[in-house]
Order: sequence, then structure tokens, then C-alpha cells
Amino acid sequence: MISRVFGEQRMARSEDGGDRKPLERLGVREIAKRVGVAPMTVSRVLSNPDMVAPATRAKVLEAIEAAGFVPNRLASSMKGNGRIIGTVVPPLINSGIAEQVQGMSDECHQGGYSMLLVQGEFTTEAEEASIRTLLGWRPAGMILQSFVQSEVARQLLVSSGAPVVEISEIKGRQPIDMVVGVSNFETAYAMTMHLAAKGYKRIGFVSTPIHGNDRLQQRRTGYHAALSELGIKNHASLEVEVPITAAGGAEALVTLTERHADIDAIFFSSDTLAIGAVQECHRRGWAIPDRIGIAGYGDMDLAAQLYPPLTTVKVNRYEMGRRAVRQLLDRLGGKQKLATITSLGFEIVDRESA
Amino acid sequence: MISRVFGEQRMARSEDGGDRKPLERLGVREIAKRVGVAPMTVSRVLSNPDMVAPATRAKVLEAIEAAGFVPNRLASSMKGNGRIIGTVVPPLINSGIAEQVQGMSDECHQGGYSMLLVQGEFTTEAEEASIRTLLGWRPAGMILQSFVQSEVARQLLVSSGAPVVEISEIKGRQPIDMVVGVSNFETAYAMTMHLAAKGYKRIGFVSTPIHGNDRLQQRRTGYHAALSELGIKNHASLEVEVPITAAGGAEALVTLTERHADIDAIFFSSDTLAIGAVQECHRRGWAIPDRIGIAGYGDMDLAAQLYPPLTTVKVNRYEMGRRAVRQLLDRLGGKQKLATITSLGFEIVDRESA
DNA sequence: ATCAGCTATTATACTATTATAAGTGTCAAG
DNA sequence: CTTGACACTTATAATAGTATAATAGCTGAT
Repeated sequence: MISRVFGEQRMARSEDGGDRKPLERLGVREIAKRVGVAPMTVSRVLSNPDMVAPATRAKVLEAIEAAGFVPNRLASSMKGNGRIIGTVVPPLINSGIAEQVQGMSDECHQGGYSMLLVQGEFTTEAEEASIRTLLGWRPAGMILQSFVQSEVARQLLVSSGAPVVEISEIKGRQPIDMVVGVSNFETAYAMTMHLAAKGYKRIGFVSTPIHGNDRLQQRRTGYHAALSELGIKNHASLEVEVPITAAGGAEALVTLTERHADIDAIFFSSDTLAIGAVQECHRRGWAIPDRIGIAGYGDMDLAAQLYPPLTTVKVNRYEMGRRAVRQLLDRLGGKQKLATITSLGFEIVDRESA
Repeated sequence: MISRVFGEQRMARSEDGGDRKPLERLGVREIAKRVGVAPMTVSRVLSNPDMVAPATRAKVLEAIEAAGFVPNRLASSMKGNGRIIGTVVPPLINSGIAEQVQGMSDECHQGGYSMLLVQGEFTTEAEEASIRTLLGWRPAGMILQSFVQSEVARQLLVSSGAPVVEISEIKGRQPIDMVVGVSNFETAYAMTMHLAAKGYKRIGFVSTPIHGNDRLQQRRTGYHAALSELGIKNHASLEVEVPITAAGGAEALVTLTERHADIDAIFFSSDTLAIGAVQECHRRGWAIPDRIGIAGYGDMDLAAQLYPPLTTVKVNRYEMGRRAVRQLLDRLGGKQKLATITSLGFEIVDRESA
């Protein structure tokens, strides 16, 4: 039966080359007609099977199966049963974002939601446009990276009524609704102190472009706080900003070591950068950590396998994604007393590169 | 004006802890009432501004702005103007998929579409479930990885009437509709021959789990074809399957070199594996490429920066994602004479690791 | 003065599902 | 023999935007 439709469709398509329309609209009405019940009964078989008599249910399910009917979620969403979680993410390449998206996706799937994903830059206009697009789909919940900059976008989010999770630095400005994240300040402070404790005297800091990114700002602030506590001043020349690529990391290593011959350790705000720097050391024949100590951030898969293994900050990004979705689903499920701020822990993974 | 709504919403939310509802439903009808025109006029301002007199248009836009109105795309999609591209992707971590998703996302965005992303495994049941979920949103087009296994899913896709792109091996079974990809057979054949031409005599092959993945199957077949042509037989013991992690690559290197002391090169089906193997060589103090040659697949960012730089197969995954979406949009735009198969080129990037 | 021809606007109806209220039918208790 | 309770089913209306056809208002030609 389905295979007949198959054939017809193929023909229809090749005839008019793109003007597609089903031969007979397949919906709860059509299924209901075929079974001889009201559309509402079919609807209930799909969403509240217990409210339908077993015999009727079986007949309906059989007809659904035979027709290859997939219920239209657009229509059900219009009645307020939206099952979309919207999210804006920065570029997936070379950052821990992919793992986070994986976590979000898994948790969404488990909860019966679909994930609408928009990639956007960290500029105010792009952010606002992305959020507008997502809100157009009337998502049940929204997940955003970093704090939302655009005031207009914040207002749109609030008046949409959807619960919002910002995955971000947990300290700082007032969240729109809920926050999930780590204290980037703490992580960077801890790593810098860790390096100092290991005997490094002059510690550089390399980050990817900081502008508009709360997390990176907090990491830098944490680094600064540690240096202050160590009594180190005038550290501006110990910092560089480079693009988030392995080449960027290599370049930063060169820049900093040329600037300061006595620099003995560098803390990179991302493993990708640190790994690039390690390769540059190999090229130069520099021993790690004897000539220079290298520390990263993220503990990506390769970090432990790297030669030498990378000392880094481990943050469970996958779990972060899951928790963000979980917060939304808990709220949607009417759970009371929901934490506004969820702080995940972190670890300083001490390996051999520093 | 918006800020007032802001305040009210915050209060409403904190009172009932989750039971959210807009104070007055904001839609084209509401905007129309405020401006004193028909809802249809508001609708046209949004989708066909040229059909509305400039003076009216300005008044409507002003009201939209003031109210912070975001049109409901669910409703417009129901009239057949769907703007969703659905896609099922394998896990984003440690594969080139992230770049591809980036490409898809960019192109979708440019064409005014949103991307609904579902992560699914390569099992038949999971695939079918993911496709069902996506079709429920009545997407304007669908993009799938590898060929769709499930016959039921294939039929559902066809009868949905949406154009479908499979990003996959370009040779092999009949596509549902269109294919974008490279000949994985050619790439693997070319790399194997390249290694042979460089003088390697005993070339191993390491891949991630092949089952259900056309691309990997074709790569292996290409490797086999090259070996045959080189007169090498009984190569089964030169092959290993490992998980797609750096540790997997290291493990494969150990397994193969223990099995065959004379193995002099290994072709990995992914850069991630190859990079892991290179680290293992460093740990063992093996010179690359003198002790063993290492080749990867994908040319990820790190490949060129690696020490030693990685010889690999370069496939433009970002472009692949873009082209897949472009095919869909061209078809939706009614373009005739659309290629059924789009084959992208590849390069053997000869660096120092082999 | 009338009417075609045009632009700008409006009224109606439709998309697919589902919340709600109203309606069946059956059985047991009064 | 009615009544109430219950399980199941159906009719109606609502969600929000838009295609379509109809209408209003205006210009210029007949």
C-alpha cells in the first residue's frame, strides 16, 4: 500500500519537478474516516491512549501504520503543546560546544523534545536575529550561550514566557531566568595558582577573542586575581588574543616567548590552542615542561593522549548541556523550587605538560 | 512599553512559579486591531511588503516594533510555507560532522530557513525514529547522513513529498532523491596508492566501526582495490576497527605493529585516529615517517599543525553541508534540471607523516 | 456619466490538531 | 423502571497566519 504511494509520488515529482502535493491529505481526519471514528479519538490514541477503549485503539493504530501517517506537530504545537527547545550556539568547530550540543540533544530526545539549532556569532545584532528566528517557532524553552547582550532580545525572551537557560559564567549580571555553568573565574584562578604552586614564576595567558564572551572575561579575571595574589603586576604584556585554531596557539607561543625570554608557563583558554602550542614546541625541539609549561582548558579527548599529556581544566560540557535541558523540562513539568543557578564542578587535571 | 510587559511578566512568573501565559495574545489580529487595518494587511507587511502602501506599511511596522511582536512560524508553516530543514546527524564529537553542520547551518540561515537537528545512531530503529520525529514538523527538506537503511523510513520520506539529500558515498545503492558527497572509494584508493608510490610495502588500515556506514565501507573497499592492484593478498590481518577517539588510534597502532613487525605505514579512516597514533609514536620514541608512516582522513584543523604534519585526505566537509542545503533550496525554488548526484572533489594532502 | 483598469485593502475560509463540553451507552443500585 | 455513575466517544471551537476572492477607491478613457 505504501509502495503504491511511493510510485505515484515519484511520478508526480518527475512530472512537475518540484511542485509537490500529497494525493490525499493524510491527517487525523483521514485516519478517523477510514476507521469510522471521530478525529478526536485518533488524536487521543496518539497522546492519551489510556482514554481510548483497547479495541478502538488497536483499529486506529493499525490504520495509522497502514497509511504511514506521521502526526503534524506544527498543528499540535499551536494548541500550546510545543515540543521544541530552541538554542543559539557559536560555531561548533574547535570548541567544546559540540559536546554540549550532544548533551542537549540527548536530553531533549529523552524528554520527547526536538532541538532547533541556530548558529550565531557573538555580536549583538546576530544574536538578536537568531533569537527572533527561534521565538518564531514558539519554543517550549530556550537555551543560550553566554549572557544575552541585546536588551531587546532579553525582553523578547522574557515576554515569550518560555523558560530560558543561559549556559554561561555563573557569576556576573542578572540572568534572564536560569543559569547553568561553572565559575570560570574559579577555574582560571585555580589553574593559575596551580601553576604557581608547581614553581612557575612567569605565567602567560592566551585566549580566543574575549569581546562579548562572559566566560572568557571571567577566566581572564580569575587569572588576574591569581597574579595579584602572587604579587605580580604589569601583566598586560603576558596576554595575547588569537583565533581558536591550533595555528593560533602556535602563534601565541611564539609571540609570548619572543616578548619575554623568561616566560616559563602559558595558560591557554582552550585545549585547541594548547595542543597547537605543544606542536610548535616539538618543531622547535623545546622540552615540555622543562623549557616551558603548557596548560589548556576543556580536557578534550585528545588532551590525555597528547605527548606529553596535557595539564588542563576539566569541565564536563556534555553534562552542562544535559543539565540545561533538564532545567527547562523540570520547569515545564511544573516542578517547584527549581534552582536558578546550577553550578557544575571542575577539576584541575594535572598531567605532564606543566 | 516593552519594559512594562517585562515587569509584569517577571511578577506573573514569580507568583505562580511556572504557569506562564501572555497577558494578551499577540498576533497579526492584535497588531491589526491596534493599527486599524485587517489582519491580512499585517501579514502582507511581513511577507510581501511591496503589496502594501508605504504609509500603511510604516504604521504597521511601527506597531510591530512597539509590541515586540514575533510572527508565529508554526501557523504560517501550516499553510505550506514551511521553513524548516530537518537533519539527522551522528554524534558531533570527533568527526568532521561539526564542520558539515556548520555549512548546513550557514546556508540554511542565508536562505531564510531554520535547521531542526536530531542526533541519531546508525541503527535502523534509531534512524527510523529520528526521521519520524523530523517529518512530524513537516520540513521543507531533509538532509540525511549515509544512505537511509530502514525501508519504512525511505517510504515515509518519499511520501512526505519533501526533497531529500543524502550526504554519503556517491556510488552504491539508489538514492531516495539526491546525493551529495565524494567517492570514498576513490579517496581511499588514491591514498593507498599514494602510500605505495612513496615506497611503503605493508600498509595497514584502521577504521571506526563500519557497520551501517556506507562511507567507511567504500573506503575499505577502495583500500582493498588498491592492495589487489598492488598484488597484495591476505590483508585481513592488516585491518582493525576501533572507536573514534585518539586513544583508539593509539591502540590500533599497537595492535597492528605487534601483529606485523614489518608494517611500515598505516592509513587511518579519520584524522582523530591518526593523531592519536602519532602521539603513541612519540611516547615510544618512534620516528615518523622513518619507523612508520601515518596517514589520516579529513584534514582537520590540527592536521597541518601537528608534529610531524599529517598526510591526509582533504574533503571539504563544510562545503558538503552547504551544497546539500543548496540542492534542497534550489529544488524548493523550482529550479529545473537539478543534479541528482553532486560529487565534490578531494585532495591527497602530502605532508611529512608519511 | 459610465466603465474598464488599476492599486490597496478586506472578508472569508482553510491548514491539522486538540481542549473542552456535550453526548452516548452500559451497568448496578435504589 | 428510573437514576446516577462511569467509561467511552463525538461535536464544536479554538490556535495564528495566509491564499483566495471580493470589494473599495481612484484615474483616465469612452
